[in-house]
Amino acid sequence: MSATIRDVARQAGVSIATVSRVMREHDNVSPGTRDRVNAAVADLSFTPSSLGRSLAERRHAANGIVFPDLSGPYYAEVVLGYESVAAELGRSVLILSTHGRAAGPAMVEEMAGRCDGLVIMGQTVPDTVVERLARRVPVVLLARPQIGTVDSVKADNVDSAKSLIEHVIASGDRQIILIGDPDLSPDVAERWAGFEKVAAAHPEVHLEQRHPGLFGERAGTNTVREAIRSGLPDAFVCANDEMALGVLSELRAHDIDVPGQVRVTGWDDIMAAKYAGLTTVRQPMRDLGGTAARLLDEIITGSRNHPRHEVLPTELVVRTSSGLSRKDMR
Amino acid sequence: MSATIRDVARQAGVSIATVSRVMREHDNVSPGTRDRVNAAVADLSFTPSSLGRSLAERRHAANGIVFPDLSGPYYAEVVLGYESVAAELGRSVLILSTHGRAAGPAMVEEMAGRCDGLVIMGQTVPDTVVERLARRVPVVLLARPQIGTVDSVKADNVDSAKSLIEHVIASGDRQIILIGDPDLSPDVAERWAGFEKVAAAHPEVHLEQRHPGLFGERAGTNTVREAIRSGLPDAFVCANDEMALGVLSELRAHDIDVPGQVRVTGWDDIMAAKYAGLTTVRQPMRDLGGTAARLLDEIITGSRNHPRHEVLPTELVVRTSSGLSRKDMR
DNA sequence: TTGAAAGCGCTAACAG
DNA sequence: CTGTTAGCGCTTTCAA
Repeated sequence: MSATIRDVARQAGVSIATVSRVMREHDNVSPGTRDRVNAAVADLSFTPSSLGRSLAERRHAANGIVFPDLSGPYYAEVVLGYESVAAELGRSVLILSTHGRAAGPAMVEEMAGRCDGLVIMGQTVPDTVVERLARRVPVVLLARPQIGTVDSVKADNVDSAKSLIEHVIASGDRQIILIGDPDLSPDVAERWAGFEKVAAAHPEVHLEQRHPGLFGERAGTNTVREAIRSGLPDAFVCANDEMALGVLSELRAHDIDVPGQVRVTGWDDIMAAKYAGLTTVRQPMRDLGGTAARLLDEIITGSRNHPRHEVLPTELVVRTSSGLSRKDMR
Repeated sequence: MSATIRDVARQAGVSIATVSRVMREHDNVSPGTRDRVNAAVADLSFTPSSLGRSLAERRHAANGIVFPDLSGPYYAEVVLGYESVAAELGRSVLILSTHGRAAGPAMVEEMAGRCDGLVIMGQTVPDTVVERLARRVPVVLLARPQIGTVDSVKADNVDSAKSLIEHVIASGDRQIILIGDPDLSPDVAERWAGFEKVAAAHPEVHLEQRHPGLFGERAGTNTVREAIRSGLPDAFVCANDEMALGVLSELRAHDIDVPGQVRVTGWDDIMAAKYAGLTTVRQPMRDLGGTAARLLDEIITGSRNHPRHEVLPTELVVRTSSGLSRKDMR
């Protein structure tokens, strides 16, 4: 067992209150006493128990982030952006992936008890749970629509959705398949809405939604297989890059030329997008996490008391050639 | 302030011990009492303080993972694999990126005080710090050479390094540039050693190391620029996929054909590798994290007391065509 | 400048 | 089956 404040006090011949003062760097301690305490601290290699300290101070000096699933670069980047800023602000970082588990809400509640505030990402828990949590601790919503006056951060979906679909339409595409499930992601719902709005002004354009129920490469490959039977569209517009990559890879497997026969777009601009020559919308993933961390800190420290809702800009990235090879897509 | 165990006890007309029993699901509580307590719990929406509980139980029910830097898919995948298993084992997960900060060791020590054990990845802190930490709490080393009897998990580097270099040599390459800094990563050091061993049996082959000092795409592009001046090799063998992608992209920018004029290989098999047609070595990134989580849990729960050192297999992935487009590599 | 003492919220003997 | 009580390790008045 490691040394406690009492061991140090005994060895230095002072009271625990004095040891506490020295550890907290209160200046009302005489230099001589301070030195003796520090010597004892070093000798016993004493580290204050964060548990004891937190209990007495009634704060954790930690905060958490909850995200739905861990697969794919998008969540990873966001979480890492969050960690980076939170660590800078001197707070430990707890992470939790609900992963569609039924126990998700319970796990989040548990986590809420371990930190001074938390960031809730996307569709991890129902609104009712968010509301309950927000009553207990400061909460920031990330990539999720506003709930009451809870702070939120998100990337712009609508403007870029419009730019993207306008680009696709301007390229001459009329039959367009949208791949992605709006029910599983508020971001996707907004993007689809942006598309529909633009399409409404183009009667010759037809958008058709496909909801594969997942967001990985497989969602793309599956959809292409179906489309090959029912008839290829002019373009596959995907809710994220991974699906788009799946689409590309399946099209290649069938010797269908991109963008000659059909166009493909993604969303996020993950690293692979560049190498696949994928047209997409760049999201500031790191910044999303970092901004959430900062907003949360502001609430926790009380440096701000009116709610904020940040919308970070996105950018259409048009790439003209596909870099996919048709072989060796294992 | 939220309700405490005393509030519940008062409202239910019982002692705090009884409330504790109900919460812990001890069965020596009469049904009637249990119901009254549960009613009070619900009424006050009482959640036991994890702090109080941890202090009394002398355990955190949390463990941590430390990694060097967050950039790139490799660390992200490992961390996520770790989270997944740790959560399954009912432990909260703390993450910390030392990020080359001078305060790194102090931050890790701080974190050690918040959890029941931790995983230390790669070159995050010096050996002396690891030894001190290991004396305080259970530790598992991840992708880092053994230190004393501390548990460790790593991917096989040597065997795959041999397969890879043999593949390159068999393809006819003689002048080979290795890109990556062995001092910054134990994994890289092992891979380079594996290469050298094989090369020793091939006097006609010449390996030349380049240490760019970082591990991102830029490391690759920079090295190619230098090599173009000093003379192109037959192959660039890179310590990870990101560097290799940087190499590919810079070669393309100079209209140098891959693999016609020069061959490029990576390591890790990140998602982009497939779409860039990159030959590489697949590492079980998720599994590395997951295995570390399991080993750590075994030590913490005391279900094992002799040290273990796991080496997970890797796999050479040969891809024959590059999918890189020469345009639009923004 | 220092110490005594009362918590922070909970668990776990030990008694009854 | 239930209550009393003594901690877990620290911070922080309040006195001295």
